[in-house]
Amino acid sequence: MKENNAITNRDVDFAKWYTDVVRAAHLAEYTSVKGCVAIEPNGYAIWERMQQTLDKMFKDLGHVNVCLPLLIPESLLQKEKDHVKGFAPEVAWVTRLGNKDLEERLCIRPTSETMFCEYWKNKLKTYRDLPFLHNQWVNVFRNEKETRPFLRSREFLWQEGHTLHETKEEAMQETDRMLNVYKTFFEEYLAIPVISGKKTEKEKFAGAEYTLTIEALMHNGVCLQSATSHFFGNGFAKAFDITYLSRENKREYPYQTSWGSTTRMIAALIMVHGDNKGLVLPPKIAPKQVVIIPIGKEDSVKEQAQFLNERLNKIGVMSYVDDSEKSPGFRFAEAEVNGIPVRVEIGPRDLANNEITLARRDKDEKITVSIDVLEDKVTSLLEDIQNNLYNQAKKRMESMTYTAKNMDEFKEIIENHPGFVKAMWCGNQECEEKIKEIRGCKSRCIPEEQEHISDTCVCCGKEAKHMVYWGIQY
RNA sequence: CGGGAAGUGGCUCAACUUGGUAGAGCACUUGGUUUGGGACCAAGUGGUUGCAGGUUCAAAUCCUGUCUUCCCGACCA
Repeated sequence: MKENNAITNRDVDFAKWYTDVVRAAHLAEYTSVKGCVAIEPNGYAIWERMQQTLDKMFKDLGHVNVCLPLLIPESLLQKEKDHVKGFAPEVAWVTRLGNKDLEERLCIRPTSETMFCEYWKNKLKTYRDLPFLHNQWVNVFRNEKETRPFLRSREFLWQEGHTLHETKEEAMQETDRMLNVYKTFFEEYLAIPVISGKKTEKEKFAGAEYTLTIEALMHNGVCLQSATSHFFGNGFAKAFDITYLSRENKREYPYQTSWGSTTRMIAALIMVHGDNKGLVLPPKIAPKQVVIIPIGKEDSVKEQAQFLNERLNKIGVMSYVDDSEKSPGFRFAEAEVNGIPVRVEIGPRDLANNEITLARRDKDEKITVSIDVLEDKVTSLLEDIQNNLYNQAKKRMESMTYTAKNMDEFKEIIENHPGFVKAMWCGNQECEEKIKEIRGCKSRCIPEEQEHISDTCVCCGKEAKHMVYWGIQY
């Protein structure tokens, strides 16, 4: 077998394999600006599928889309002091417009809490206005030091939801329900199992009262913070002096949340499902679900391929015909590197028998079926692939989840076969710092469903407060 | 941002040590023959060596700076 765009073996060099897949599947190209990639049609199509799906989920819950400015004045960013402390080191500043130096510099948004606060301040009058359920699909910029396409870029695309509520309870519920939207999206559409829970004080979002997170496990045992949902209390409202008149005709501060997911989800797709042949896409998120490849140059075969395509399109399957001049082997390989879930092959031999050959991307399996059952077979195959990818990933995540009762066990796991480590924690930040010395291992989250692993903190041996998931993260 | 490595047609690399203004394979184009796992033959197109400066009669080659990429740390979605 000859390979043109050779992909490094995943088990030999995971990092190189990752960037090889990004390039070979034409998801993104580097540009001359550090940390800013050109997202190519294949990559952007995946992002659009993610957008369509999530956007519908948000709107079904009553959220509406808006678009706020890219530039934020320094004074606005500085109003909430934890927030500015968290973000100031990584923002880019505009200090000059045209040939005029600015009196006040403007930062390129790293996130938009502050802009939403300014926007809301004048808009909110009465409790009758609440809740505000806003979302925006935009790009943001953060000056990351080490950059990698999709995984960590300086400019990235995301959605940021920002909401404002009358009561604390309602805002907390919102924080919860949006995390569940992400969880559902990951498990049902991306076929990526996740763990969820609360971030520790040390790991929470700058300015938040608490942060909820979903965490996924990559094929190499490294964790990925995949989406977060924050509860702000009324800290920002106070800092920005956002008030409304309550039912009792009193001035009150509303309660706020925000939640976000980014193009990093594309990185998760690659690193959870991808293999040595390239990308593997779950059918529910694949922009192209089925490729039909006619073999030979007989017109009857080509016509049949077009007809099959029409039949699939008619039942809502996103299929296309690849009748380029390339050899069949080339077209098979290309469909594989691009992660197309199902491939339909049709040649003179098939046509003579009134048959087609079906190949699935997630397994090395080819079957030959009657042309008459095309719709049924493709539909069930897509469903089966979606389930198989999820189950496969779930099994892997479970097999890579360990428990540790003391630091020796903890070290042994992280150093030899990384994954999620469940361990008890006293709640003290010093222990988090100490654990971080083991290959940069951090707390991932405190899950809602607590298990009792031991009575004492894995690190200091004092009384344990929580069971925490730990791991090496991207 | 610290430590290390690397930048030569779209890709992988050669020429650099010992300066004399670039070469191969793949890709691409055209014609022909092919088509059930990355086809074959033939003829072509494409670079002045990441960028800027310096040394020199002469720089891909030596020197300085800078940008980008990769690896290891610190930071983060």
